[in-house]
Amino acid sequence: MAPRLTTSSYAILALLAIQPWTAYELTQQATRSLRFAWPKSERLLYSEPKKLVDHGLATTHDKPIGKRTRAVYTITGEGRAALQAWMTTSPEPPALEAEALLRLLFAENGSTDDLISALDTMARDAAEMYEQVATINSGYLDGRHPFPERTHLSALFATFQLELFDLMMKWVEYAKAEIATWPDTEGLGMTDRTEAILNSIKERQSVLGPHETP
Amino acid sequence: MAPRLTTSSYAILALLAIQPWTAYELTQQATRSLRFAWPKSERLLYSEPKKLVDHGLATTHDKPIGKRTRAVYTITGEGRAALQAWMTTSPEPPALEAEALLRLLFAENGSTDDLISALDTMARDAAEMYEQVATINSGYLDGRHPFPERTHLSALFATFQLELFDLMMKWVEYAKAEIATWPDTEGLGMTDRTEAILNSIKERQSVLGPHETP
DNA sequence: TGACTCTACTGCAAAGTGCAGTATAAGGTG
DNA sequence: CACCTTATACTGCACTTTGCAGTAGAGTCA
Repeated sequence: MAPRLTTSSYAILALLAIQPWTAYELTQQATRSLRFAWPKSERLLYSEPKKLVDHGLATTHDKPIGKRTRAVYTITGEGRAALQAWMTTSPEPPALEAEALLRLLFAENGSTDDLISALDTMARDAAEMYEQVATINSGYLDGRHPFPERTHLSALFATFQLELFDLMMKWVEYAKAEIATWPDTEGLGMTDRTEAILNSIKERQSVLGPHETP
Repeated sequence: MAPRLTTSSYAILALLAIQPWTAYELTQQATRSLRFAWPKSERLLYSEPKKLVDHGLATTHDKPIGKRTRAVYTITGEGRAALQAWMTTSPEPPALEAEALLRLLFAENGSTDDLISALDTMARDAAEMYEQVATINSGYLDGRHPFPERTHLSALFATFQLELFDLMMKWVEYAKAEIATWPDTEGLGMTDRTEAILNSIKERQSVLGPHETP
């Protein structure tokens, strides 16, 4: 029996709905475009198209490249139907995995310098991801989108990614300013500032304050 | 040979650094406090403390509860040393998994209603998580923190969580307003609004505009 | 033309998840 | 107070996913 279809299977199926690809092209495309919405290992991405074939949602034909032959995957009618059906189902809640935040929660076991460098790493990662997304999307203005008819989707998605990375960078700045007032990482408990933070939470006010739009 | 220590192992080890717990208490505590920084299955959380014992980072002693006996895990000196060493290492980049964003990227395979309801689900999930975090943290003002000396860490972490959930809700509103101008999900490409979005990305301006702080 | 390096994968062990199953404990009912 | 139900506290197992090492052809250059 073929392994069951997962969300990752539908992600690959949706790529096949755009055009036929080889397994390698699929992994490249998935890594580039899905990295920030559905991050999966290259290894998995290679296996998924085979599973789609087992389920009859895609077919392969061999295309000769040089001396060897490469499998090109094409979506079937059944595949398109399965994809449309999936689009009507309800998505799982978003989940964030952030090791730097773990370091904050357990900061008492290290120095303030350890904590600050963990947060700096997170901010640098966010800045790098911001640059990548901003650069690629700016290119779309010069017609560099591989599928121009899909630009409206990519651009709207990009707004989320950039707001998220921006939030991470701004929050790290805020957190570092707060931590700078700590004599140490442990045993502070309810400081005046902590009380102020908790009050702003109770009043549902943003601690980062208003965005400036430059 | 004992399986190697993962980031999840250190997360559990850090909980043991607070106080000794039974495996069940550890899973409860980890699910509650780590859910939004390091989301892991209950099943894994049950296995980790055993691994810590295999590595000599924790010990167990049996505590009789009713007619049965329950293992209480305690961190060792080696465990504290390992934890401190881990605190100095560099955290992995943050990763967000959001199925609703997948639906946006591949929205062409469904109706605008499908897309909007996927985004609504995401906003509802974010609102729910916001409520949970806000409620728990407001309680800390009335001395409801189980480890009062750790309040400064929980509160700072909470600011990130709330800003994140707030961003998700605000962005969904923005995205829905944009999608409302689409006649359909597919083939729109570079609309005037898409061009405006891409220009604001190029200029590095927030599309959500300034936060209001109520 | 052999020696590298890059592209394009596959196999495998180990990490992590989901779910069904189980045994004790606790709480209510006639 | 025996009986039934529900909640607590797990474990086993099959399956999913990851990381990494290995490999075979393709391009590149002295």
